[in-house]
Amino acid sequence: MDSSPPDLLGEFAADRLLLGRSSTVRRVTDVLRDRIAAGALRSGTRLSEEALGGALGVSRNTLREAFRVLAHERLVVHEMNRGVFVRSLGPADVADIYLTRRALETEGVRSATGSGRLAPVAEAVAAGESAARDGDWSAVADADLRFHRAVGALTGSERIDAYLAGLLAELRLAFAVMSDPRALHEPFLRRNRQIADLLAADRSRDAEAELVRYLDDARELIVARMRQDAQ
Amino acid sequence: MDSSPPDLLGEFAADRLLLGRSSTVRRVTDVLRDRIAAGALRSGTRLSEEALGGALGVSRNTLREAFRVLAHERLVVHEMNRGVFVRSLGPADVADIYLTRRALETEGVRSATGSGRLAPVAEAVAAGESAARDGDWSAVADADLRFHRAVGALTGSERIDAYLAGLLAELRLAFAVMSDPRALHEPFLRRNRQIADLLAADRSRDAEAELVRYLDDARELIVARMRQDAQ
DNA sequence: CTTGTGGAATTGTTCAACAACCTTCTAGCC
DNA sequence: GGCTAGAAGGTTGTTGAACAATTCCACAAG
Repeated sequence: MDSSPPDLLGEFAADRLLLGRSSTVRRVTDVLRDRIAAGALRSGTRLSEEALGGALGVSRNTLREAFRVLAHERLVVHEMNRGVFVRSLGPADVADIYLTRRALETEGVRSATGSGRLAPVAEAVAAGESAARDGDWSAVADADLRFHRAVGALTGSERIDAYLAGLLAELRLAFAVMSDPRALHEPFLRRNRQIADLLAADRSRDAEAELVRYLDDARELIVARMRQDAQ
Repeated sequence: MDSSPPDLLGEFAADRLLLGRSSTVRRVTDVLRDRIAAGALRSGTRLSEEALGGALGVSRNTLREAFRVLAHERLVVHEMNRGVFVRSLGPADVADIYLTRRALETEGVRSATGSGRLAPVAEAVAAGESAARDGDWSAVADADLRFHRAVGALTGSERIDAYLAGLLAELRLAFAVMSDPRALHEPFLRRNRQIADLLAADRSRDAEAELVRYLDDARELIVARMRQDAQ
């Protein structure tokens, strides 16, 4: 091993996390998180320990460990002696999420000046436009979330990225119960492009102002749609 | 019950969370979190399931549920097949925490204009100054964290408050292993006061600039002290 | 229509067991 | 001596069963 070039050793070290066998709890958590994000588990659904454990082929104790993680991620709600339920977002939650996104994403825009790390941002914008041409609105939604996560990642902060990923996962709870994804995502494709262009032109001040407007408008649209769908 | 004034019913509804009996997992999580914050469990300590479970009088399964929560809060590190360890913060972690604090706390300052919610901020400043007069540097540290959490709370966002609380809990991991708390906290008492005064004078622009300087300076001081203590 | 009451179902927690894994020590080899 | 392989012991990962406590639901009684 001593004769290997240091580059290769570094790559293997990076792979270590990937190939580390994962625990059952981890896999169960991932499966449930994906199912919730995909809308396969509707908001309010109760996740019975016995039924779910039987379906997934894991014990109640293992499942309960996974529930603790998902509850901390706010994707499920744990009610004492009653069980865990898929979270359902209210207008107040959506408003809170957008407020928090503003804090994190504007910090990303502010710290973008001069850094050559704009590639993921541009890539997400292009992916969204491409998906829109294909009429694949689910892919548009994915690209939109990827765009905003990339903006937050401009801070270079591991924690900001983790928080933002969690917030966007929560938002999927709201998207999952709403109809007409096109009306929800199409208007913002152009604005993502605009923000990306402003960043590329090193006009972070303008990009921040536009981002704030974007987030306020998106919040208004979603809250309005939620109140409308609620009837 | 129909004859009760609506005010009373509202108050009882608010009390509902308070009187809810707590689970064993919840109590264990709280105990461990407090012990870690107080420095009673040093960084790097392995938390043996059998030993800790025996000491606390809870089963391994219950303890493992608590571990999942603490790991998600980044207060412990869970290493597969090796156990959980009290987290130890490196300089990179501290830098990341301060970067994230900047995003959240400056948002608080920006949204403070005109709001009459400055009372908790002023209270924390006064508490810090009072504790400093008594030479109680542990209480000064408490008041300092309370001040910054109050600044974040100016956003009115539940999530920002939760994130900030988590970040400050993490920071205690670094404080716990450092000597001379006075040198660590005293220089910042005056600056907390200054920020609070700027907010009270509705000069949020200046308060934000000062807060950014504050956080950068604090980060530098702590990272320097960490490298120094590490030898 | 509200208030008890009983029973079924579910959660909260513990315990015991076993496989898988990590760490350490020992023995043997060059 | 220094290094490698392998055995031994201890710890974690996961399961299944058990029981108390609690919630939920239906139904009877006032």
